[in-house]
Amino acid sequence: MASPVRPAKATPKGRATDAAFRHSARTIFARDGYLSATVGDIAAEAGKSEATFYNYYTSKADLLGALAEDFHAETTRFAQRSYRTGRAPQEAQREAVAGFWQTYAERRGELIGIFQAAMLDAEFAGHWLDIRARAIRNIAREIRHAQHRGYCPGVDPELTASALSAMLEQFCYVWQAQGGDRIEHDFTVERAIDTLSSVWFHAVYWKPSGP
Amino acid sequence: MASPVRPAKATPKGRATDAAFRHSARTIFARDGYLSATVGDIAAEAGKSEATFYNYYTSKADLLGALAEDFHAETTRFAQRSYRTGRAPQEAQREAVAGFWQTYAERRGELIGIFQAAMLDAEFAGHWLDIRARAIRNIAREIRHAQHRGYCPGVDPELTASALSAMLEQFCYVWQAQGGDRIEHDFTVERAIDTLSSVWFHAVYWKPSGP
Amino acid sequence: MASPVRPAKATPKGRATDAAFRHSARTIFARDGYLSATVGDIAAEAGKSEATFYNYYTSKADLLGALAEDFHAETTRFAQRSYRTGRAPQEAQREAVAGFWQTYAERRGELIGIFQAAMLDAEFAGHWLDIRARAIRNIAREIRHAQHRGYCPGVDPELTASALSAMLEQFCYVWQAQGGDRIEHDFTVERAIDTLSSVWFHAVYWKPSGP
Amino acid sequence: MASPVRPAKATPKGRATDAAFRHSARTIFARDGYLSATVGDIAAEAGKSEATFYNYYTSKADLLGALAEDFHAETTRFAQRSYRTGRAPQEAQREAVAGFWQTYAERRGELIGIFQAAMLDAEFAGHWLDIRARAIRNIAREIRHAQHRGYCPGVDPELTASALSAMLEQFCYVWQAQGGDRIEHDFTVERAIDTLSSVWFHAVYWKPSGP
DNA sequence: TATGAATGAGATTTCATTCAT
DNA sequence: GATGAATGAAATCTCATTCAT
Repeated sequence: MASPVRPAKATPKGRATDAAFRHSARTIFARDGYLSATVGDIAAEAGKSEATFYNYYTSKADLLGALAEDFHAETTRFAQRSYRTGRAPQEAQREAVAGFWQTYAERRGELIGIFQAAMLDAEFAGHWLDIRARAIRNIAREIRHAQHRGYCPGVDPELTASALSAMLEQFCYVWQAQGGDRIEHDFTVERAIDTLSSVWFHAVYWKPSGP
Repeated sequence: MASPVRPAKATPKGRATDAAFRHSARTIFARDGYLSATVGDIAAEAGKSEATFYNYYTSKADLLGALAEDFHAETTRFAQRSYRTGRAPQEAQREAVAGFWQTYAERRGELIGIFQAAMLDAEFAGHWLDIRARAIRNIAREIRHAQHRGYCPGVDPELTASALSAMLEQFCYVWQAQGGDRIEHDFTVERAIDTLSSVWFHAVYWKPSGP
Repeated sequence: MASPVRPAKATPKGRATDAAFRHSARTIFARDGYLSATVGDIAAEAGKSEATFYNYYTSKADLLGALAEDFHAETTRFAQRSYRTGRAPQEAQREAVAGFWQTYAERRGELIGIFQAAMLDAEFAGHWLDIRARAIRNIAREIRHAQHRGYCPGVDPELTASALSAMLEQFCYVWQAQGGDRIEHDFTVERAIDTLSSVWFHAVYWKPSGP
Repeated sequence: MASPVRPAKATPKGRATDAAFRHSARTIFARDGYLSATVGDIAAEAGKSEATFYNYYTSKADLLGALAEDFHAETTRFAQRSYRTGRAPQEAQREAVAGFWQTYAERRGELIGIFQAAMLDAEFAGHWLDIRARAIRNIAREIRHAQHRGYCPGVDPELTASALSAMLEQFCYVWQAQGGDRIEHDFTVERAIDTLSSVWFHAVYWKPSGP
């Protein structure tokens, strides 16, 4: 988070080292969590010295910030693509949910890092809340749209969006980072996405029953 | 977590000191988070020395474990009461949601502590998952019950329960511990509980439309 | 410099440890200089661990600040005494010079520390300049007094005081901290004080030569 | 100080780079002091890389040594010129004082560097004491000369020279490097030089009063 | 029961310096 | 001649925890 400008390293070797640090950090964060991870761990995993780390990032938080920027850039790109197509709402939703799950799976390291850092560091928490806020506004817009077509009259679009977003996030965290709820269950990704989509869909696309 | 046996202190003075540490810890956890809190902070807030702290608990995690046990005992009592009464499902749900929100508000310190500790410490994560599992099983039972009456055919009761539980938990965390999502919104507790109840209700109590 | 309040340690043992740190610091500063000294050195010389050091002072600079306060308190006491007595100016001066030399000899450690710290740290430099300023104002007053009796007409009292003060300070530093100028010379303290007194006296107590 | 031989770089470009480092060092030393300055700072100010620095100097101390040599060469030239002319002592002195002040102003960077290095490094201290010693011997010769003409009988020429030299040096340091004493005063360079000259003159050119 | 004092262990960070290109 | 990359070494500081009183 220290440097808003983050100039790319000049040489291929430098860029390779930078990539090694990012990759190492994602591995370590995913394995040990952000808080337990030390700069020493990350450097060792990357096969570099601690001092070298500080030639690339000013701190562990700085590196996480860089990962968060990457993540944010990607999800932004994804979200813009996601809601464009003219599909039926249920399908569009399922795709959005699946996309989030997928991103989470691929970016486990940074997500664990970001969540944990947000618990410790108010500045980081702010960052993360900003990212969420954008997603929530998009969801709220969809809900308003549905309301114009007679669905879910009376519900608060923003809070509903916030709740659905919270569900998505926490469910993915529990099942992907924490190893899942301790219930007797035959978990599959397919079913998980079905479940999230179903809750989401029925939470929005209902109409008041007859007279 | 260290001592499975936790004998109550013998004297009134000792019990008062113990209570002071617990109260202090809840305050500090709520203010600074569990991870940032130091034994020194907790002792200072309790008006005792750090050394005294170790006469009562073997570590910060031990104290959190004690708080978690208290919390668990109370929520268990609460849950047993909650589902007994023969009210309409929507009302029963709203009450359950309101109860969780309320408990969260009253126990902010330990809940923040437990969440954060669960992120760092596998043992703690296990504890928390066990507590959640019990709640999830109760919710899943309700969903099965609804399915017998023709609602939400085909959905996975356990995963749906897990998702709703995740929503509840994370929504409360965001709005009570993190200060809320950064959306333009006129938040009230009433509306928050309405929103959660509505999502929950419509996620379960729907029937397939059409002939 | 960190804590304006510096409460004395509660027990005799604590006070002894504190004294040990101060004594150790003076020894180390006098031997290695302030800048070369590490907290580790100081702690080792005091026979304590580094961690213990930080139970007493927040940093090396903090300890130096405490020494500076002690020093300041003593010199203030000394200065108030020095100018009271109704002696001949030459004698009074000689005593003042001797007093400074003596203080310097006794407080070599802190003085070296203060000088060096003043070179690095603007805050410290400010402290030291304040202490000097007080001394300079006293000297300037004496010069004005002399001028009223017809001595050294036309000279600038403040700048002259500043110059004499600079001489005193630097001469003591060179001969007491740096081992003296590399000139062939049979140095004695007596002669050193004579010399400083003589310069000082003749710089002030001259009258314009006759017509 | 590492390389007794310091061969000039072969090419014009090399000499330009060398000059850039020296200039940069003087700027940085004057601004941050020698001790706070890092090789990185100096290289950055010179617009070169740190690695390049080490193609020219073996260390920061080595560069300071080179600057000290330059300085020494120049002051030696100056000093030889200064005392030749057959002026009245008072004028000659004033010129010497003014010359020192002037040199100090022009060479602020290296002088701050040399002073600070002398505080840390015994070898450097030796260098500086050697330079001073030469100046002091010259002053002492002048004092002896004055004594032959009946002035200041009985004073120790070497110590007096040492004291006057200390005054000059420290006064210049305080007013040019540290921003001056914190006294209410309308400082001008003219008055400063007047003051130093006056102290110096009267310290030497007095004769015992009365019969 | 309470606590002042003490410490080991470890993490962060800086910086001078080397080396291959 | 110039430099990007890499590192060893060291200093600072924090904190959980123990122990004697």
